[in-house]
Amino acid sequence: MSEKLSSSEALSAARDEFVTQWGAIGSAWGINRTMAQIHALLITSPRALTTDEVMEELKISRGNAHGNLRELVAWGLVRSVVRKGERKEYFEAEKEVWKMFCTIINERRRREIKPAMEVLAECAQRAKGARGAEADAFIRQIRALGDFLSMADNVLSKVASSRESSVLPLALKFLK
Amino acid sequence: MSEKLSSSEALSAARDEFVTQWGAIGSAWGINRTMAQIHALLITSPRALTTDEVMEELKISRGNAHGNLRELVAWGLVRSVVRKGERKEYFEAEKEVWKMFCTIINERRRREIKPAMEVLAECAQRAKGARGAEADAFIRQIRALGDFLSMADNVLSKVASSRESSVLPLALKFLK
DNA sequence: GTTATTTTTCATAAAATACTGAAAATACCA
DNA sequence: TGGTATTTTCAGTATTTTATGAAAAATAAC
Repeated sequence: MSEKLSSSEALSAARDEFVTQWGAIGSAWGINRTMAQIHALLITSPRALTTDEVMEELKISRGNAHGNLRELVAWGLVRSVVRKGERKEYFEAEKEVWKMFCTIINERRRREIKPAMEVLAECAQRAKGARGAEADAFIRQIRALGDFLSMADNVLSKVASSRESSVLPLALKFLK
Repeated sequence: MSEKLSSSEALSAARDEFVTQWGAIGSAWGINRTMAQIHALLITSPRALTTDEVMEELKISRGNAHGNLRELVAWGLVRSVVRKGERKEYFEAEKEVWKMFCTIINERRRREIKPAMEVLAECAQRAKGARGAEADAFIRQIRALGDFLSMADNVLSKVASSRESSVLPLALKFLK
């Protein structure tokens, strides 16, 4: 046992490690573990994979693989490709990190920030009818939250539509 | 029914709405619903509250209230205060939005970004033994992810330790 | 020390979420 | 039209997360 690993064994061990650990990290980030694993698998795969290959690699059911692949496609992190003359659907991930980042930012803006802003607007509206010091404080607090989110959303939208090369040097320079 | 609400009724209705909805938003953000509700309650409360008051307001059990209050304290979003001459523990939230934001950023850096960086470093290490084009691609991908996270962590740490007034105008100006 | 109040812990219950396996639907081909 | 490969759906099950409530521990007052 414990012979020195061959080069390709070392690679696939490292890759398995990455897939497993990325799944765990995903959980901590509030992302479905399996979805994170599939994503890890795809961004480190030299070629597009089929549902069956994903099932095989991760030892998961068809339904599970299918659903999570669809989710990844819905997020825009993975696209399905059809090879001419073949009927199987292949999946490949966007590998460029900055693009991945922008996609995630935009999806989270859409799914998380926007609804929160709507809720705050709604609450501010409702509170209009109230008078007094306590009501004023409440309204101010809600408004502060709303203004912050709106600002953050704005910044994120700008960042997510920039090229990496134009944002990072700037960020690092000015945040000395 | 459906008489016009008095001012204070309007306020507490708006506040209930906020607490409920903020809980829902929290879920979408991957945060325990009850924890988000308690937080919403505290940031809109004109005074510090006891565990029993939180239980009463949200109709939740002592264990639930207790655990989630502890979590909020662990996050640094809520602090417990003891009033002299009283033995009860009171809880109050940081209300200033920018401070809240910085606290959350730093906690997420610590809990989410750091571990991910460690995982990537570990994987990069392991992959060292592998040779060939595929191995090179893997190593490059892992490194790209690591570099990105490290950079993001850096930017966030700078942002989270700035004053609001010094960051926002800058961000908005340069991200035109 | 005894009692009263408040906090903490923990086993269990309930709810939410994710996964499986198999059937149904769809697309393609001869 | 029937046959085969592939994708999609979904009811049932398993797992994980969150909440409960009661009991134990800690703390303060007497």
